[in-house]
Amino acid sequence: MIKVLVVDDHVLIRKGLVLLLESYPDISIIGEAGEGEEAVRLALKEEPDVILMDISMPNGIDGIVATQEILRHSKNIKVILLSMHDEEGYIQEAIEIDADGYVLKNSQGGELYHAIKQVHKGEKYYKVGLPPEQIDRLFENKGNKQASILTLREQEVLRLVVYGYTNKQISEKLSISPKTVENHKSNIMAKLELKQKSELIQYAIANHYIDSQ
Amino acid sequence: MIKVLVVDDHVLIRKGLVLLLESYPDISIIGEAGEGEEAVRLALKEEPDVILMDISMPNGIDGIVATQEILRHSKNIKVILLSMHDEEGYIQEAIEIDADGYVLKNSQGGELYHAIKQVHKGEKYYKVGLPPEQIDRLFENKGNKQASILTLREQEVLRLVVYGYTNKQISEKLSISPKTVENHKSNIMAKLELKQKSELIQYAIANHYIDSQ
DNA sequence: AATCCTATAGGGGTTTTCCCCTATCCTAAG
DNA sequence: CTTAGGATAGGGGAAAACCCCTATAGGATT
Repeated sequence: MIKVLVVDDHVLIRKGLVLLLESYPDISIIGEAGEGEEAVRLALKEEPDVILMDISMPNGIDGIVATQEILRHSKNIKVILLSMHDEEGYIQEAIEIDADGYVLKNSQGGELYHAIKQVHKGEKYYKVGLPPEQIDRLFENKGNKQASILTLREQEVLRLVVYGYTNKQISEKLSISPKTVENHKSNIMAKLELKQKSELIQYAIANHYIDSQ
Repeated sequence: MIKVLVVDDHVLIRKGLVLLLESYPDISIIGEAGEGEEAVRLALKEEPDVILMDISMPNGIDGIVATQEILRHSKNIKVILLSMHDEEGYIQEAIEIDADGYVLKNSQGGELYHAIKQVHKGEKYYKVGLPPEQIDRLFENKGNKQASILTLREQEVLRLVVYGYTNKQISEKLSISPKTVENHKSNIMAKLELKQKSELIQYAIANHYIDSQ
C-alpha cells in the first residue's frame, strides 16, 4: 500500500485527483493540502511515501519551494511534481531541486499511477513532451546552472518578501525566527547593492520571482 | 436528469471532474471535450442542458470563444465557465458574453453541483472571491468596459505600493501627504475586503498592476 | 588547522507603518 | 438643496520594520 499526499490549491482539481487515485487498490490517500505551507506540515507529520504536488500554487510557497522544504527535512519522501507546462525551464528546475517525478496535467490517469509506482521503487519518472535525450542532458548538466547570487534560503525569503508577507509571517512559513528573516533581507540587499525596498521588488520582478501567469 | 458536457484541455482534470459529477444521481455526463472546437461540435450535436467549460484552453478557441459560438447557435444550452482566476477582468468578460455561471477551480465540489442545478433552472450563478456588491456592479456596468472597483487615484497608489515604495516616497511622487497615502491604502483594503498586505499584493499581481515580461 | 560561507538568533534604538478616528473641500447625482 | 463619494489631511498609540552590531554552529574550501 503506497501512502500518497495530494497537494493542489484548486479544490475541484484536488478532489478529482483523489477520486482518480482512490480507484487503485494499492494506493491510499493519507491527506490533502491546498497550499504549500500545509503541504510541508502534513508531509513531515504524516510521512507519506509519495507526494503529488502541483507546481503552481499561490502565497509564495509554490510546489518548488514546498518540495525543497520537505526534502530538506526528509529524504525518504518521494515528490512528483504536477504541472501544466512542459517547457525546459520548468523541468530543469524540477531536476535541480531533486524532485523524483514530473507529470503533465494532460497525461492519462494511468500514467499518473505508473509514475507513483515507479518513484516509489526509487526510480525517477520524467515523462514529458521533450525528447528523452534532452531530458537526459538536463540531468547530466544538473548543478551547472549559473548559480544565482542569492543562496536558496535567500531566494525563498525574497519570494515571500515580494509577496508582501511580514517578517513574522515569513518566519512562521519557514520555521525560523523573525530576526533571521531580517538578516536574510539585509544580506540580500547588501549582496545586490540595493538601498531601497522598491529596488528589491523591481529586481524580483525582473528575475521572475513573481509569476503573474 | 441534467445532461452535462465537460470541457477541459487537461485530461487528468477533466477525468477528475467527470468522476466528481458522476457521483450525483441526477447528473448524467453525456460527453467530454479536450478543446474548444470539439466542444462546439459536441454541444450542437448532443444538446446538453449544461456545459462545464474551462476558460483557458489552447489553439485560439478558448472557453470564451467556444461559449460565444455555442450561445450564438443555441440559447437553450447553459454554460458555466470554470476558471482559476477570480479577477475582475475575467468575470467582466464572462458577464459580457452572457455566460450563465462562473465557478472557481478552488470551490468545493458541492458548489459546482449547486451551480449546475441553479443555471439549469435558468438563474445566473456567479460566486467568486469578489464581494457580491462588486459583482452586481459589474452586471450593471455590462457593456461599459471602463468599470473598475478602485478609483483612479487608488489605482495609482496601489501600483506604487506593490512596487515597494514607502508612504513618503509615494506621497512625493503624487504630491500629497503621507497621511493621504495611508488613507488611500486603507480604503483600498476596505473596498477589496482584504485584511493583509500580502493579499493586496496578490490582488495586484492577479490584476496586472505589475508588469513582468 | 584555519578560513569562509550559510543559516541561525539576538540586543537596542530609530523610523515607518498600521489602525481607528475625525474633518474639510469639491463635484456629481438625485 | 441635500446627499454621496472622492481626495485631501491629521492625531495618537501600538506594532512592525529597519539598521548596526555580535554571535554560534556546521559545512566546504584551501
